[in-house]
Amino acid sequence: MPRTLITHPTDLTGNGTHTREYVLFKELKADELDRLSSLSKIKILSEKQYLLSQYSPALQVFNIASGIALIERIASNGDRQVLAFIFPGDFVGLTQSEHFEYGVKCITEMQAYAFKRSEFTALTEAIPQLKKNVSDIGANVLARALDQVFILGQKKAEERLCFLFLQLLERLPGATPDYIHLPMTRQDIGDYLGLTVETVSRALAKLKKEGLISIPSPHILKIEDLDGVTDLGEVE
Amino acid sequence: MPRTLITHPTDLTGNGTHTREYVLFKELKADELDRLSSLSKIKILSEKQYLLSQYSPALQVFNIASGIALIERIASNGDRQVLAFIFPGDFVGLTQSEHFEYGVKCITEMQAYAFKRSEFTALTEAIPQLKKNVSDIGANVLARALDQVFILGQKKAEERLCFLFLQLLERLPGATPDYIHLPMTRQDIGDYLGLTVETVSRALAKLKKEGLISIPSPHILKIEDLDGVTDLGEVE
DNA sequence: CGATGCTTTGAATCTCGTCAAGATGTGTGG
DNA sequence: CCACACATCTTGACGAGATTCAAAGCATCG
Repeated sequence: MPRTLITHPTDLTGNGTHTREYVLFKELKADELDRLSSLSKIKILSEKQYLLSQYSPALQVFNIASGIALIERIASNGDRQVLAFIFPGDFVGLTQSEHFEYGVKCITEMQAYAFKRSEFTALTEAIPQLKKNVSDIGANVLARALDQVFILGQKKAEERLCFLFLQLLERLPGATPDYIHLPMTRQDIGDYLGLTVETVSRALAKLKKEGLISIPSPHILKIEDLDGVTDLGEVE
Repeated sequence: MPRTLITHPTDLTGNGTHTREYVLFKELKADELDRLSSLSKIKILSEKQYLLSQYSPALQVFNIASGIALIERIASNGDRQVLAFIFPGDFVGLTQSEHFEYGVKCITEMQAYAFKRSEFTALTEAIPQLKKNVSDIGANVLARALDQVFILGQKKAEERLCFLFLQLLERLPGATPDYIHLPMTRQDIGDYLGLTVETVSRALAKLKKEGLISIPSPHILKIEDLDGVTDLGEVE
């Protein structure tokens, strides 16, 4: 059982510049953090492993300590939609249903704090601030899902990519316009943005040709024209 | 001030077959309903009016008593995404932010109960069951948004239409496979499914030709092959 | 019954997907 | 450290699906 919980993702990354408003631990007092801590078990996973599996019983909830993952839904015909990328500090697994309707797959090695769902829910009742945080996180998740609906419904390939870049800038620890390490594959990106790998690759090439970005190596991205990228990718 | 609140949409439609699990009033006691009722003001709107406007201050929340509406988000360039259709019994307007990020536009004439957001939130704290209902509704809204992400990311025009048909069957009061009255325009459908009006029209024609549906008049839909429609439109 | 708005259909164009090949990276064992 | 194998990424040619622009058919409502 861990003695201390990491209370802020910046503690992990050493990056103090990111503002993370939707965090499980927000404004909790020391004793409340202790109670949370005492209920958590750390879980360590390597890349490509599943933190939780679609259709498995929803018995646990998780708070990501380190690493990057994605949330995916796979249909019976094999169609795969990536619903979100998740980052340190994110909270996943809370659902009203008995089983998870999605899987969470690690993109990198990962450390996460696991809570028994029942215990976590009980604690949520005992600590109003925690309950509020969970509800804020839920609202934030919804807001991002609606953004995704918007770009999938309205935008073209290049615009969708720019949308992703902006999200990464905001949420990926350590990301700056000069250097974004893309931990996910082109396939992951495609499945997130509703595109094929080939289209992702071509759209990247086009953005590069237009001088908006450069790609020193396949998983390193530099934004050359942030205003241009923002124009294409922003949701309103 | 209204004396009684309608406690279930079936009270309105006279249709007792629809199961509405995510309803604001669920399992509230008589005195709790009274308190809710005493805070509500009925609001009557005609078609094309806005129950609430994008970017306006989020001072009220609403429970739909009768009528049909849609939730839309309009970008500065005029792109419009319909985020959802809403029906009697639905609850809209609760957000964490100061302003609404979306508008709610009536498709038909509408009656809705309006609550001051502050008063509603206070009541939510006083009545745990009400708070639970609100949170269940939120979870349901998220689940539907994720379905929409999946559809927009993975499916073709005809499949998207079938997805809509199934949703209408489930949620539109009075809808049966033999007779679905489509209250929205082709434009609304297109903006919901990420398609143009023309594509909607053509996809409908194709589904008709394939014998899956028939369209006796532009706003009346009959599902001829429910299994076929289900195969195309279901989310997993 | 005529006017207006909505819906359908047609033709050209464009974007994206599919299939296929080649290039680049990554990881492994020698 | 190199060589090889496998996975990932890129690029090309082609085709399918969706959009655009334009015009014609239908509803609906005064």
